[in-house]
Amino acid sequence: MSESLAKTTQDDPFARLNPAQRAAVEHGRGDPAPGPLLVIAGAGSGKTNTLAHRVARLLADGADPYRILLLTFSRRAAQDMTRRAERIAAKVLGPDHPSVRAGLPWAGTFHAVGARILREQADRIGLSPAFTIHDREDSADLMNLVRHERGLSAKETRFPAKGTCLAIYSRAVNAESALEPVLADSFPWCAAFVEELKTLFAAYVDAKQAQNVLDYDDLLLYWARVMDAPEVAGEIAGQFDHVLVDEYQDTNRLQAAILRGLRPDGRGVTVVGDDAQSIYSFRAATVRNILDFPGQFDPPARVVTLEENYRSTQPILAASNAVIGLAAERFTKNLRSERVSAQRPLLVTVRDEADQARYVAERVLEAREAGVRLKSQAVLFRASHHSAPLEVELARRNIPFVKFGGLRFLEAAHVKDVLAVLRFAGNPADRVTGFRVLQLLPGVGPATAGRMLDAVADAASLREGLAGLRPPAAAAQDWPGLVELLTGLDADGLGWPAEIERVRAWYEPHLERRYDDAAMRAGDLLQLEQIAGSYPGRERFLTELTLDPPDATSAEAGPPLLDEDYLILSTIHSAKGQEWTNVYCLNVIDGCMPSDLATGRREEIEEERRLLYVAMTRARDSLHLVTPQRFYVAQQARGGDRSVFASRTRFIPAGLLGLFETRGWPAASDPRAASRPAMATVDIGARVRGMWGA
DNA sequence: CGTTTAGTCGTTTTT
DNA sequence: CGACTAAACG
Repeated sequence: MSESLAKTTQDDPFARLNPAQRAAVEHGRGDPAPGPLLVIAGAGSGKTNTLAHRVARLLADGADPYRILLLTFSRRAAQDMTRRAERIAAKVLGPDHPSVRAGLPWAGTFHAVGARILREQADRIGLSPAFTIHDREDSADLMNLVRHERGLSAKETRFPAKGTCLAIYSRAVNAESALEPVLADSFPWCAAFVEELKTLFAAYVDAKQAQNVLDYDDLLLYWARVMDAPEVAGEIAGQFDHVLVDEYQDTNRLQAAILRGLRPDGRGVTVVGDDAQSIYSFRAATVRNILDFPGQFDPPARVVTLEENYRSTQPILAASNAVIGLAAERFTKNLRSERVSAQRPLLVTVRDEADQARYVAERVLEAREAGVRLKSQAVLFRASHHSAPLEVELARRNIPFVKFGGLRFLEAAHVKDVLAVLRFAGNPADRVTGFRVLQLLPGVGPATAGRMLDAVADAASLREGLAGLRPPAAAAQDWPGLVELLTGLDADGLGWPAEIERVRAWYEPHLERRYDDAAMRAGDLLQLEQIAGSYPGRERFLTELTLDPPDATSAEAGPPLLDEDYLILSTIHSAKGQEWTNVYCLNVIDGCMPSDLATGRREEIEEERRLLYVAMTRARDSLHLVTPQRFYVAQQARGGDRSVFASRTRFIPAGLLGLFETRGWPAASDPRAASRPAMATVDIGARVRGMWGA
C-alpha cells in the first residue's frame, strides 16, 4: 500500500509542484475552454518548469498538440519548453504516444509564428507567398534608398539618419501610436520633421509592398491587421484551442492586439511574466500589458503569483530584493528563498578594466578547481563591447568561452553578400538585396546598380531583365557569371543545399578581391553552408535565419564545441531566463549601469535598475559585482589614457552596502597591488573570428 | 559622372 | 572595426 503510494508520487511529475505552481498548472482543468490565466512568476520561481507542466497537463488531458500555440521570446526558449513538456508528458502518456511524438509544432517567437501564418494565408490577404523578410539592417538600407529618392538627404536639413528613421517608424508601429507622441516622447530632437517623416514612412511602406518585402514589424503588423478581418481571423483563431505566452512583460501593444484577436474572450489563454523583469521598453514593450491583462476580461483573468525562489541563496535574493525595492513603482510580489548561505554577494572594487578582467579570470579558474564547471559560470555585462578586455585576458590564459549577444555573424559583410544573392534570386523585386548583389561587381556602384534594377523591374522576368543590360566595361568579365548564377539558381533544379554551394563558389573570387582577410571570411562561409544543410530548403533557411539568427551556442553553429567546457559571456538582455551557479557582473558603475545613454528619462533609468535586478537574480550560489574605478571612455586612440573616474552604480546606495561584502582587489598585501605583470599582446581579433571555425 | 579609396568618426540592449 | 564623408581617380 505505502509502496504503491510512493511509486505514484515518484511517477507523477506533477506531485513535486508547490501549491501556487500546481494552481497554475491545473487552472481550468477539464474545461475545454478555460478562462484566461495570468501567472506572475518571479525570478527563479520555476516559471519555465510551471509552463512546461501546464503544457504537459494539457497534452495528458487530451489536448491536440497541433492546436496549442506557444509564443516565446526566442527559439531557444521554445525548444527548451518543448523538450521539457515532452519529457513530462512522456511520463504520463508514454514516450510513443502521438501527442508526445508530435512535439509542439506551433512553438516559436511572435515573429516566427507570424511569418508562418502570413505565408500560409498569403494568397488570401494579397501577399505573394514568396515574400522575403528584411532584417534591421536591410530595413534601414531600404529606408535610406527611399529617403534619397524623396530628396530628404540634403545636408543643411540635418534630417535624421536612416537608423533613427527606422527606429521612429518601428516604435510607432509597435506601440500602435501616432507619430507625434512618439517623437515628443522618445525622439524630441526630430520633432521638427513630422511632416517629412510622414511622407517618408508612406513611401517606405509603398516600397516594401512593391518589392514584396516584409520587415520585422510587418510580421506583427500584418498579423494584427489580419486578425481585424473577420473572414480570415476566424479561421486562424479557430486553429488553436490554447494560446500560451511566455515573458509577457516584454510584449508590446501590437503583440497584445494579436493575442486579443486570437482569443477575444481570453478563453484558453495563459500569459506568464514578471513585471520586475521588464527590460525591452526600447522595443516598445510595455509593462501595462501584464498589469492590465486581468481587467481586460469579464470576469477578470485569474492571477496566480509564484513567489518562492528556488534558484538563489537567501543573501543573494535579499540584495536583489533590496535593489528592486528602491524602484519608483512597487512590484506585484516579494520573493522568498529557503536556500541558506553565509556568503553575501561580493561588491568588488578594482583599479581598472584590466584588473577587472584579471579578477574575473582568477575567480573563474578558482571555482573550476573547486568543481564548478565553466558552463555553470557566466559573466554578464550591459553592452556587448564591455567584455572586450576580458576576452583578451581569457584568450591569454586559454580559458575557452562562448559569447552571447553582440557580434552576430550574420551582420558580417561577406555573409550578407552570399545571403543577398540567394534572396535576390528568389525575389528579384527586392531592391536592397539586388543593390548589394550588383555592387559586388567591380565598376558597379550605386548609380549603375540603381539603373540596372529599374530595368529589371520593368522586364517580364529576371532572366529577360538581365539579358537586356549592358554592364560597364570594368564588370564585363564578371557579368556573364553573375547572370548565369542568378538565372540558373532556380532553373537548374539544383536543390538544397547545392544552391548555396554554387553561390559560395561564385563568390570566392570576389571575396579575395574585396578583403585582405579573405581566408578567414571563407571559413565563415563554409560554416554558413554547413548551417544551411540543416534546413530543408532555401526559403525556410532564409526566413528562419533572419528571424532566429544562430547565437554562439546554437547546435548548428558549432557542433565541435558541444562536449567541451566553456565559460559563458553574455549581455544581460541575452541572459534573460537563464541561471548559473556563479555569476560575475562587469562594470557595475554609473555610466554603464545605468548606461549614460539611458539616463534621459526617468522610465529609462527605472529600466536600467530592472536590468541590474535581472543580472543579479541569474546567480544561484555566488554573485560578484565588479566596479572598476577607472573606466576608459573611447577605445585606445594610440596608448589612449583617457579615462574617467567611475563610481559605484546609483542603484546600490550606501544604505544597501550591508547586504554585500565589499572588497578591494588586489588586496593591499597582494604583491600585484604594487607591481603589475607586463601584459602580453594577443591578436584578439583573430581569436574572436576563430570562434567561427576558420 | 560615378566609382573607389582614404580618412575620420563614434559605438546599448534585440525580434 | 565598420559606417559615413570627402576627395582622388578612372
